Amino acid sequence: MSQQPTAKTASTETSVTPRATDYAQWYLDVIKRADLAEHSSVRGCMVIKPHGYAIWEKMQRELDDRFKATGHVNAYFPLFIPLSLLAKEEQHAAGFAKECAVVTHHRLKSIDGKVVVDPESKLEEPLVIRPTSETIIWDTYKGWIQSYRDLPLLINQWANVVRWEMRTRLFLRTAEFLWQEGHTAHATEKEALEETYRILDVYADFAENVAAVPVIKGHKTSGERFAGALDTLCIEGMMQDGKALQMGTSHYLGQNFAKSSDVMFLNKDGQREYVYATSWGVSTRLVGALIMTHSDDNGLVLPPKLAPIHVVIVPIFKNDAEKAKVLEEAGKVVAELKAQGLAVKLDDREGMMPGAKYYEWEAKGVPVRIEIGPKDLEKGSLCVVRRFVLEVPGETEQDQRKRKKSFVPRNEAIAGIKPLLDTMQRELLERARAFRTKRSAVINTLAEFESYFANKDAGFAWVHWAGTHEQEDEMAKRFETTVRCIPLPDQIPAEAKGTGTCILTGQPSQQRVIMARAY
RNA sequence: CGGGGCGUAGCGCAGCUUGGCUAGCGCGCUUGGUUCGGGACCAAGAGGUCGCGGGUUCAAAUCCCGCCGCCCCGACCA
Repeated sequence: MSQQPTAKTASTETSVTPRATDYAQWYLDVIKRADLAEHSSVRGCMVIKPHGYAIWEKMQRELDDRFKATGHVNAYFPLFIPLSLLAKEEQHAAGFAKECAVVTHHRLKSIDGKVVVDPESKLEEPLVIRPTSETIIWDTYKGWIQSYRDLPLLINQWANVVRWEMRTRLFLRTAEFLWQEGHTAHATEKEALEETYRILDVYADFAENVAAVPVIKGHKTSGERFAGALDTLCIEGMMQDGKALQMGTSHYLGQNFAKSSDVMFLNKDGQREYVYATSWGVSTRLVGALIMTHSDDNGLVLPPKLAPIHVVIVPIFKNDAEKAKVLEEAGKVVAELKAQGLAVKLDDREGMMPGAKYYEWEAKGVPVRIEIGPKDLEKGSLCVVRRFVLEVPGETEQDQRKRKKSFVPRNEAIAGIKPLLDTMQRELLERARAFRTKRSAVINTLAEFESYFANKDAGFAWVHWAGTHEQEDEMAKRFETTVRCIPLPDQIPAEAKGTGTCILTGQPSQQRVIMARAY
């Protein structure tokens, strides 16, 4: 689907830089044209605009329902973490030390008409703005857990966190971001491990069946593991440029935090034991994943299940008489679609050409557009236009545009919207899967590896790996690639199964891992 | 923190090299009219501490010094 850029320059209001020209610029253009977010005046922080936030709200709803269905409840913990608390778990503190915002004062003062920090108001103990909440939560759990009857404790919170990143990108990495973080306590290692995997499945289910983004479930290597965790599980997606994106993580924390916060419980045998913990999260980064998986050179493409608006209706008329009739019919169509539980928008703005409206709603990713004009009233039909169709090789832009559009008898059209949305939802996942398959390769030697990643069409390399942390760094330096994950056994395609030898060291390897460039 | 770039109307920019009329252009915005099945047109308008602070000069968006902010590339990361 390589659309021609219009004669107008990219990054004006009216066009998007084609992906083939500059993928990074395309990404920014899509966000701008779809009106999802913008840079704020605060370094590294973004403003999520209503349309972008609406997508996040849909994600929240879907995820929250799944968390509740697996027995979790929501709560809220403070934004501030006393420095001494953060420092309790050594590895954890070390992992986040370089990216913490710290509050040191609690008052401002006006001096010579200038507002400054009052030096008199220095805090006795600095407060760290949470980069994640393990420490404050485990400090709190200490008071909640006494016996095995208090377990498991299954709590989630929706919150913002701050990580003072050096380089930021809208949605993918910002200094402040929104996320959910689950923190659970269990009586046994087995239960905690089960929880870690259960949540991973929830994430994968959400990614594939709601966001229509195929993911691979796996373990992180020790180098990429969450600071303080014994094991980090993740879901990894592939973006349209072949790069990997970590879309969610689920950590098995063992007894690390229980020990550092001294959280013990009395088991059935009357013995005191440290509890076992998990934590897990997904963030607004998912919006970035959505953009980079489905969208095209016309702007945003959304899976219907996450589209804030399912159907936009554009009325067409030449004079007041036509306008009255068309709007009357449009009103009826809106009502009938809403009665089906669909989110419908009637775009009755005046003084705007219909074509301009089409482009705008396409850029915003609305899955279906219905055009209603005098001719439709005559024929008793509706013009139904899909946001995308699956590509046919060699097809011209004109032909594809025709294929997106159909004229359908009115009632049939209205009844057909839901099935159409289901079809589109399914097609997006299929298309993304096919893309990932095309851009994945089983690779056996370093030479092969090198030539694979020298190619622009590189993606996921399935390789045997038995290297150390340092050797991973070496691969990163040479090829800009990292081990994205050590896939779970059932995630490995047939052609990549089996044992072998490490592509770097030649040492025996039990299974293949995924190496790729990553965001 | 290192390298690069940029700050002029809501957005995108020109002007700066070589100081000089009232600081311009495109988009957007407002009003009126004609349009309306893939990005309309005409006319009339509104909108500016030229990032901030000093300095040089008769005169600074333009030259000099200092500061601030943002973006891009690298080291850190969801």
